[in-house]
Amino acid sequence: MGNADLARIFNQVADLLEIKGEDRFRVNSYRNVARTIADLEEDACELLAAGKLKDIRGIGKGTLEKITQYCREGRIDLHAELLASVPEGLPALLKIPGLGPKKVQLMWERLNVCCLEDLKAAIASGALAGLPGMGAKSVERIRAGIEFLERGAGRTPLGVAWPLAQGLAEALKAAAGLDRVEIAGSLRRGRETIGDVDLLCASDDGPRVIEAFCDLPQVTRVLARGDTKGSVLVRTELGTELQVDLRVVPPASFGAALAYFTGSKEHNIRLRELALRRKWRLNEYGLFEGDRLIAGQDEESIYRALGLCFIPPELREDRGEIERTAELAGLLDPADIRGDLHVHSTYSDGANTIREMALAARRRGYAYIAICDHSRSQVIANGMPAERLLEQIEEIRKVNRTLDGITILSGCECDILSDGRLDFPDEVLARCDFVVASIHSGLRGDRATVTARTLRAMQNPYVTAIGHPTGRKIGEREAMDIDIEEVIRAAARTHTALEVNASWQRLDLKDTHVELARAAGVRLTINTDAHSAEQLGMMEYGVRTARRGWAEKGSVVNTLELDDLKAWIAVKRTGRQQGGRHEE
DNA sequence: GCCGTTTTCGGCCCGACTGTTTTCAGTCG
Repeated sequence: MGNADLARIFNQVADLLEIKGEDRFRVNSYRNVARTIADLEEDACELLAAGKLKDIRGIGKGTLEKITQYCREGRIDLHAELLASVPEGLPALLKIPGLGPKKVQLMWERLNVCCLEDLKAAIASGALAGLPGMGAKSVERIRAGIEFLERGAGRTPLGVAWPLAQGLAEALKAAAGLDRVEIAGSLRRGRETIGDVDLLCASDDGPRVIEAFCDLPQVTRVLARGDTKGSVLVRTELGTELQVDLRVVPPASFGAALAYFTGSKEHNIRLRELALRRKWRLNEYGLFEGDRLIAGQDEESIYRALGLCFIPPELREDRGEIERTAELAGLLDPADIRGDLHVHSTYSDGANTIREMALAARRRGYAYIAICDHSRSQVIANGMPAERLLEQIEEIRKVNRTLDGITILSGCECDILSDGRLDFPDEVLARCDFVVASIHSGLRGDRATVTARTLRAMQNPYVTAIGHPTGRKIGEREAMDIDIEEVIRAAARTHTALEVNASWQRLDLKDTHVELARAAGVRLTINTDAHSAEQLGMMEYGVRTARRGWAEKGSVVNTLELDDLKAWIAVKRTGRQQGGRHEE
């Protein structure tokens, strides 16, 4: 039950209708419904009960009836009928590159292919090659597609794909003598994982650029090679394969192409609709009135011509950005970050000393850094007993005296114990400038337990922030079953910041939770949780995640200058002294 | 199925590449 389940059902309806050869606009409409429901912040059935669901764009009369049935009976007739008329394993075949609804339908009708195993058998027996429109190359492409999927080539984390794409862009620039190669697609939008990499460059000699691209040493296989478009596979540091597409466009069209290939697809459709209303046409070559180019050299000119201000790539998800452009002015900028408030040193499991971390932070232009090493319970991470934390505070004081241009704050990452108590006593926490409280154990506890643990920790006056609040590790483990809305309300009440952990394995809070927190007036702290000086560079992933959640400079505490940051931290501590008004 | 400043019907985003097609359909992004 719930939005995720409902979205899954509508997606499956779309898949099944597509295989049955239904009108593609009707199919699209169901996909749109699925996406809209998956993005909802509130439970669809609660919205329905409150009469608010019908006002949401993309949800019409028919869908409303289906959702009503779902909320009442837990099922949808259309979905059940479709499942009964089409083999269950068929929609999964659509995931295979090179296979679309038409071919899947053909295989089902002519060869009774109902699942992946049937398809493999049909390839092996040569039956597949006997179908009309199915030559040797098509069969080989499908076979390779199955292999690709089975190698586990799923989505690639942002922090793996971004440096890889930058490396490719630089290599292509050098190999083809180009001034500009841009990363587009979901990678430019800063999504936490990406399916493939899209690169874009401007040149009047497409074939030559595509040739240079396909010949890059990183390329392990060429999938397609045209005059303006090439598609290759490269190997990632995780050992997986990643598809990289390159498009070459004329310089006059560069902005239009960048917008087009940055997406999202849904955002682009909204832009095209705006163009159509003015009887214009928008494609990857520009914005046109008849044959006359109105805009296209840069993205800004296109947004301006459509009556919009520039929408940053991170927000191009059709989650209201077209209508909410007035809110864009205060959006957090990477340059706003003044420090990193959660990094580790050799006092626990970090690779670099306090001094080395501070110097690296200074090189990044920061004004401050908070050393937050693990507390005693994190034995596996060389967690510190209280005495060692006090020694560390002394050392930080000494190092601070020897350094100009950066201030080191004494912090700790204090474990939240199983009952919500903290791993250091209050009198020790009081000696710290900044306290991140995190859950590292019992992550599979039930919703009530993990939520209560977090809430209890927030009530402590010395807890400045909650670290990685949901505990997820992307592609590795699910988030805790925690009531994030309750955590957000408590954070607002107790003057506690919530962390956006910038490590690409975490990115937690995630974008939609950032938006909830911002709306509730909760302050965020974007920290790298760096375990080495090099990892301070992960800050950009956290900033982009926060931007995807509409975070403004004013809602992020580590954009404050040091004195203002100290004053902000003091509010919670002194509030308690003045009568415990933060106590529950 | 959804939607409306060309409105309650008739549209719905648009182009590149591939393969098997002899003029285009299917797939993809």
